[in-house]
Amino acid sequence: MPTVTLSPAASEPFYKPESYDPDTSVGHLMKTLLAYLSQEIERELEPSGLTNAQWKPLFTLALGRASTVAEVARSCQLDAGGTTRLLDRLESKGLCKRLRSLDDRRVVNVELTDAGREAAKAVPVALSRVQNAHLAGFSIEEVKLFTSFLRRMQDNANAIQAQGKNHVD
Amino acid sequence: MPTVTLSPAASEPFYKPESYDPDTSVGHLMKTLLAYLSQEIERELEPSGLTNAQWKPLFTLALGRASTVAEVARSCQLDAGGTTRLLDRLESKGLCKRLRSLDDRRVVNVELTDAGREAAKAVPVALSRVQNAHLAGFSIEEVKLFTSFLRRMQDNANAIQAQGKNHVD
DNA sequence: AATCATTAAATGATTAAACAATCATTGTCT
DNA sequence: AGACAATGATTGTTTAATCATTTAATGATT
Repeated sequence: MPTVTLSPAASEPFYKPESYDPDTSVGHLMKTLLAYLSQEIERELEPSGLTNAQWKPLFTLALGRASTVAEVARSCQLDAGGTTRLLDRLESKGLCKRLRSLDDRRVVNVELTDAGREAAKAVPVALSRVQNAHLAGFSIEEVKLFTSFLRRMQDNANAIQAQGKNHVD
Repeated sequence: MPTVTLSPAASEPFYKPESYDPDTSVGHLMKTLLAYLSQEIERELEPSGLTNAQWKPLFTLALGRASTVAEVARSCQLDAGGTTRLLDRLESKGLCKRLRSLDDRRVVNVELTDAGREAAKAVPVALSRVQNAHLAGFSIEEVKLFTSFLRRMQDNANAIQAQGKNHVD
């Protein structure tokens, strides 16, 4: 078969079932790496009382990118139910409070407390520090190249998703 | 403590707290990417009744890289307690069985059933297919370069870990 | 106005990861 | 042999993600 189709990995598949070793795959590498990253992030954020799952909702609220439960869920790509319970924990730590909206009484507005805003300040510091530390020895060009690889994989993922649900335009 | 230490990211930090945007960081990219990957893997493995958390223990058993609960835990980098419960679920699906060892009665040997061995066959096929699909458009050299970036970050992570617990040789 | 679909939030259930504590067994040391 | 540490497996608890269901409120349609 000669000609060039642009189907996924048509050229030459990188991984082959016969010789597949989970421990050397990019998936495995990313997974263990993310475990290390979240461990370190949690260590850095411990003084603020934030876990790795909590910093993003909190930071999103601090940036003003979300102000309701549904917006937090969307911008953090979380389940609505999970978001409710996550906000329960943030609220019980005194980092945020929820107020039923008067305009639309289905909506619950979420606001940071002073303590919440204080905790949010630590987030970008911790995230920058941890990720920079894990990129030690990388040139800026290498980080950019690395990032572009990740983006290309994301684009492929989106294409696969779109194709998966054989959408009828 | 004077001169040039090889501290992480001594040269020039890539991320800066003032301008930090979570959504563009390598951590975030890897996290969402992994979510896509595991979603697709789970889709592919659905006929085998395996979840994304279950294929590795099962495949490790199939490869003979583990034959006891503790070995599964170690080779999958899992918590011992979590491993017990994960094997509970595999066993209730009829994919493995556990037998108290006679040599060392603390040990529980884990064996795959016929159904388990059958399910294991699907694993490398699914993992290769999904990862290759997400690497569509990558040349082999690019995948290798990408992998080397991940390995370098891993090495940094290990160094950070070792330094974190200020170990007394 | 009554009906219906949609949206927002919360709740319940399952799977999972991480941590501590427990218990039985084994190995070591004196 | 007896005390003690180490190991293997399990269980309990908390946090979390995902899915389904429920309830209330809103918007649109007839």
